[in-house]
Amino acid sequence: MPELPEVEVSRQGITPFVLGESVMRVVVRNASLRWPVPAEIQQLVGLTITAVRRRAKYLLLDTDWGTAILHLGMSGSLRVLPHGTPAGKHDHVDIELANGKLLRLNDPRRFGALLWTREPVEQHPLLVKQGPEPLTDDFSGDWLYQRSRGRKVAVKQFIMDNHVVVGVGNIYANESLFAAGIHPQREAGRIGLTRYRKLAEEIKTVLARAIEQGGTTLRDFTGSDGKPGYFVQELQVYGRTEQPCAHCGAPLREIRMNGRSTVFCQRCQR
DNA sequence: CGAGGGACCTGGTTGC
DNA sequence: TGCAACCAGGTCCCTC
Repeated sequence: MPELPEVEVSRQGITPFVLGESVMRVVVRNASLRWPVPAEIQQLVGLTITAVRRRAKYLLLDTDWGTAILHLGMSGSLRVLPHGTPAGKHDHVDIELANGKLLRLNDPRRFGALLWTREPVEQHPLLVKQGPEPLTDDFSGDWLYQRSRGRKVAVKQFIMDNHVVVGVGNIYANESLFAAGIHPQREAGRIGLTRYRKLAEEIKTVLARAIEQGGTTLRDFTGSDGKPGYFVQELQVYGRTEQPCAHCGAPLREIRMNGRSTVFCQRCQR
């Protein structure tokens, strides 16, 4: 499910229920996620959650003793539910809180992760090499331009590389390239500064708008309150193969890049 | 170092 | 109706 907007929507959704609460119990029904959920996750018990942060597509639950690192993979989602709510299939972990709520991780494909670290979380191997956050001033067209010199990869793969910028997954890569009028197969190293400035702006705009709309629900993504995201109604290219381009009316084309479906307008994107 | 592809999983949809 | 093939929002890790 989740690209950056969906993770941010999840973060915002769980924060009121989780922030400042102490953990009563951690129930791990199935530890075999992308990496095994470590036994040390039980160190959460008795600790108070002092912050709920997001870095890239990782959610971070901070305490005074360590940080839980949560990733939703392709199919993960979080719900806030009352204690005692019966667990269904793929409900792998519950974090039970003192306020009578529990934070439940459901993840059919189990590409997600739940880890525990006592190091400063920014230094964790999974986070240390991540690129800038797209919605901050650390990320700009100048940065894209500079990082792309000499790179032969297609621009779509380039902006989906988490070392370049985090949080741009397949949907929003397609959308922001359309908005910027850039062909997804264009060589990253052959795009000029002006066009990269436009692309960076469109990435920011698309992601921010998707967060406002509660993310994109394609199949089963819901926020932590169970509501779907409405950005799907604003998608211009993703999932609209053969439908007319919103700008010129030509049918949108779909190709496969790196195994990912890529939709674009042959006329508007160069 | 960069590029490319396989690997990890389940479930829904499509097509014979 | 049954079953196989393919597809899906991510990203690590291995080769060349």
